[in-house]
Amino acid sequence: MGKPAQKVVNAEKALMALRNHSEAERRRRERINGHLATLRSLIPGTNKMDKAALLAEVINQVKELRRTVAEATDGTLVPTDMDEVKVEEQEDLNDGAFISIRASLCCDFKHELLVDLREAIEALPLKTVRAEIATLGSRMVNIFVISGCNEGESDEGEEGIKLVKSVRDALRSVLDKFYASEEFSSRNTLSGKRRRVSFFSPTNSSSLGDIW
Amino acid sequence: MGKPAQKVVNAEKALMALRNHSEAERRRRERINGHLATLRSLIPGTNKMDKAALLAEVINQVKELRRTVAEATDGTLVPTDMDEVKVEEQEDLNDGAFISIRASLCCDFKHELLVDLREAIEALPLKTVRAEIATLGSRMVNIFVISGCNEGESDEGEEGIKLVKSVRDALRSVLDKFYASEEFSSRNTLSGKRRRVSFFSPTNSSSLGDIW
DNA sequence: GCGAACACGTGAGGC
DNA sequence: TGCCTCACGTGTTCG
Repeated sequence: MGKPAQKVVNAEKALMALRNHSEAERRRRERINGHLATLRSLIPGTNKMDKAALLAEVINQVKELRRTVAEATDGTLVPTDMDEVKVEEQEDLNDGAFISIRASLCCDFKHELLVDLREAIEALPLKTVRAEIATLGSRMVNIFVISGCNEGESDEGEEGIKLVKSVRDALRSVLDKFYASEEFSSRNTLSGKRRRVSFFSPTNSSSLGDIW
Repeated sequence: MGKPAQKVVNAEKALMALRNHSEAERRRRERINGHLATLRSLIPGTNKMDKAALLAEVINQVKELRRTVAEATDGTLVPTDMDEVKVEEQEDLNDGAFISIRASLCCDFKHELLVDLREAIEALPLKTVRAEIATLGSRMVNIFVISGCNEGESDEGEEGIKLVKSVRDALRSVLDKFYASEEFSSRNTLSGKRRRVSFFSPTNSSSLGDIW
């Protein structure tokens, strides 16, 4: 151990550290309580509730709002709580020469994911005929209708099946990359209830141009 | 002060009190953290956020859901954030003999308030022709169409005006009673933004029978 | 070793 | 008085 003077310096440092600590903790509390205050102001009737009751009310609000949205948007394009990749070949009106594929991806709404998704779609040797995106809370669902000319390498739907598969793989790899970066936080195992949803109906969701 | 033995007893009591205290505090923490956990499970993508970030996300969710609801329910009956009593005489198709009144009450959704409201309406010397209630979050809006025969005591719309006034007073007293019991928690002074709402349009809101 | 985030126990104040 | 909620400072752990 050092000289007495050194001891004093050490003691001062220790005190400073303690001060920093308690101040940081104070700031942390302020952040949290600030958010709680915001929630209070956001939800009427919670003015004189304690923290626990407030949070309970918040939970109710979120659930209730989701129910309301689910009812109100019934019959429109709405993302569900479950991740999903769906790719299927479209019934094609004019036979043979072109194939058309409808692909949908439902997942968390993240900007990076959107970027990756666009890249993946553009990398495909196909033309995007229609693209639609709808978000709800932190979730999103993307629908693509993409088509390409059937180059007749093989008869029947052989070519179509291969394309469907490649599109599906592309979407899945986008999703997988995202979850790899997110450490895959056990979404699919829990998340009990699913919402009824009708995918293929006229929508009032935002156009792609607004977001991309 | 008492004998030494008494001192020991007091010390034991104090220790017990302290124990109780810390245990109660522990339970309180558990309640709060439990609610935070359910919020985490409710909102995807918040798994590895700290408390403050989680709450921030919750706030966003609530705002976002409300926006969504506001868009989706456009043109339907939706309660606003502002308390309101509106009573007006209806244009009456068949002249004279009957008067028809449309009354609406927008306020917090409370069961007791609903009971009082029904009593108030039933106490009126009028017949309820139509009643409709819509809730959103913790808010509700009630619409009544009530009518009575014009007993011809005075000419012109004199009678109608008196009836409108009595209905308005009835609704207001219901609201006042409620806020008196709630200590009037400064709702009307703040609550900045109002939502656009169209009151008089076809609705898909729940029928009265479901709640009354 | 620091900064950040958390749980903990304790003192203060409100019915 | 006893019970409850809250804010505070502290000990601890993790990156």
